[in-house]
Amino acid sequence: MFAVYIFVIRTTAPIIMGISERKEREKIDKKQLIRSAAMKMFLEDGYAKTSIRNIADAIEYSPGTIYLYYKDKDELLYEVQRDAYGKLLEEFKAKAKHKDPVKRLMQIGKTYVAFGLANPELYDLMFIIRAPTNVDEELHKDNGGDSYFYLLDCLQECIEKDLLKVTDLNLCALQTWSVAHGLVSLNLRCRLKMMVEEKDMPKVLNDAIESYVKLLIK
Amino acid sequence: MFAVYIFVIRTTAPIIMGISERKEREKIDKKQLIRSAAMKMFLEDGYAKTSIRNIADAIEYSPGTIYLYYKDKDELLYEVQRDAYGKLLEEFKAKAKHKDPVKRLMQIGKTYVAFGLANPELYDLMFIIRAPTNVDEELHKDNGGDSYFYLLDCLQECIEKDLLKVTDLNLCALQTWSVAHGLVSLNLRCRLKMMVEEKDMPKVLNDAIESYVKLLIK
DNA sequence: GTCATTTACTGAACACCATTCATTATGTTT
DNA sequence: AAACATAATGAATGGTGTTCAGTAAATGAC
Repeated sequence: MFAVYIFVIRTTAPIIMGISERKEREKIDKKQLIRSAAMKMFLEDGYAKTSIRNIADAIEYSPGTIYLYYKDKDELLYEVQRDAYGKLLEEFKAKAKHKDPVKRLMQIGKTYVAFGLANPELYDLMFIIRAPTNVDEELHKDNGGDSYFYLLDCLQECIEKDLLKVTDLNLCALQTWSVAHGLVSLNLRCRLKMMVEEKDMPKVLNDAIESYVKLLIK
Repeated sequence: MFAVYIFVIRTTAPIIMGISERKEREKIDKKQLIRSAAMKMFLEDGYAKTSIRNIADAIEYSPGTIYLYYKDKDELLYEVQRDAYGKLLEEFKAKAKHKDPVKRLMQIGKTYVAFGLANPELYDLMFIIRAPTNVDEELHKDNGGDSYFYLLDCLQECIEKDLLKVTDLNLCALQTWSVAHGLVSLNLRCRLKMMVEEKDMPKVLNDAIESYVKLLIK
């Protein structure tokens, strides 16, 4: 009985597996197709103005098909967000790699703010937009953690070498992220228009984060 | 000709003015009725989930009526926001009135963060939500300025008395607001769940803003 | 090679939404 | 009392997210 079972697997498995593997790949491809079309349209027109129908039209499938790959519009957003978090981490790895942790901290801050200014719609998607359906959203717990750990590592090194005026790692990370996020998100919501002219925005925000990091270091 | 004109005004004016004044008052009353119903429902169910129909139902008018008083859902949001900004200023006036400008600055920061924690939906309405229709929104230019000036006044006094490590008033105000807004808005978007437990949130955020103000002072 | 089964997809249907506008009802003026 | 102005209606328009019975194609078993 056992031997027969093995026999069956050995003869049919290669054919079955080859096809099911291809199908698996095609499924992933289609998920990516949907996700990249969605990302493109979210960035161009904003999340709210992008409908499932629009996305379906763009990839030339029916609306129903999207629901075969994503539970709802929210889940699609979350997976698009995950892609976006990767981009920020890439940016950090590319532009914040100074050996001196304090200088790296400064680079991280400036890179973050510049990223938010350069990709407003993307930033919105990542940190500001709330999916209407699931108000609870436990999902963000691990999402985007990698880029946060990049900051955390840097700060830890700073603190270990006793270069900062703050010694509590978590408090320091929270505070630093808050300054950067605050600057970017207040700008994105046009709350700085009353104080800063549009053309001066990059310089002003850059100065603000620079000033903050300088406050932080001994 | 001129005299006759005056005569006409003098006889008819009182009657006309009395009625039109009452009508004016009724109009304002109805606007307020709509606005306060909208505010209540925005806070209870969130902006996105509150429909014009729901609001109309709640005040027992037809949906069309709301459009006689507000151009669209966005305009209603803006006017509700204006009401909300007033609340924050009230909070400042009540809880941040220490004579010592540095201590007052600390009070302002803590009050702001506590306000955001205590009124998450209201805070959302004021600073985070974007009205879907008008992406441009020049409107925020003067909206909510009063509470910002409260901070600005305090910082100016601090700087004049040379109590801070930063001397640029606008930069300092921007930075301070950003820390506070960053803390509140990251929390509201569940981005701190990975680092801080829900029950510790008030203390952690309070510590973070306190630590920041301490960095700022000489 | 044929037939049953699984799989992928469709698109109409459902229950909402914001907004508009011809129509009706009410109050005011002459 | 008739003419007018104002306030309110609610059905209609054109959208939305989501579901699901039905279809067509690919696959597996014989």
